[in-house]
Amino acid sequence: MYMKDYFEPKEDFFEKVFAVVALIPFGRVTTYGAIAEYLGAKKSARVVGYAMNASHALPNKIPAHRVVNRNGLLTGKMHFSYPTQMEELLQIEGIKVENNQIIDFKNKLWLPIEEL
DNA sequence: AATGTGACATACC
DNA sequence: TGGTATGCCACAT
Repeated sequence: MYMKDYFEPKEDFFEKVFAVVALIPFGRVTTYGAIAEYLGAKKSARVVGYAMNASHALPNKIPAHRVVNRNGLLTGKMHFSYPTQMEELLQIEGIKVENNQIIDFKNKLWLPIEEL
């Protein structure tokens, strides 16, 4: 390992985020903060959202709809091709949404830091 | 190189 | 309780 890596733990942070998101199981969801924490950058939750934004331009798409904020709120719905798409994708997976809020969020939550 | 930008999270009224 | 303020930092420009 180069010293550079030691002092600069980031390196393709987006790529790491994409990799984790790709592992979220069907019918489960996780949060921006959980992903950031798993990557050892607990304070970079915002950047995870920023990465999701960029994920739409990705050639190989990832399940960005399975990432919500820590309250189970669909804060990113505006960034899909149309506003209700995120909710629709979740409903397809058996996740109920009401007023942008995931029902039974606690039981749908999947934490990479615990399950990987 | 410097500055601006949030799909967040927390802390404090 | 809800609403504002504030710290945060990888990336874009």
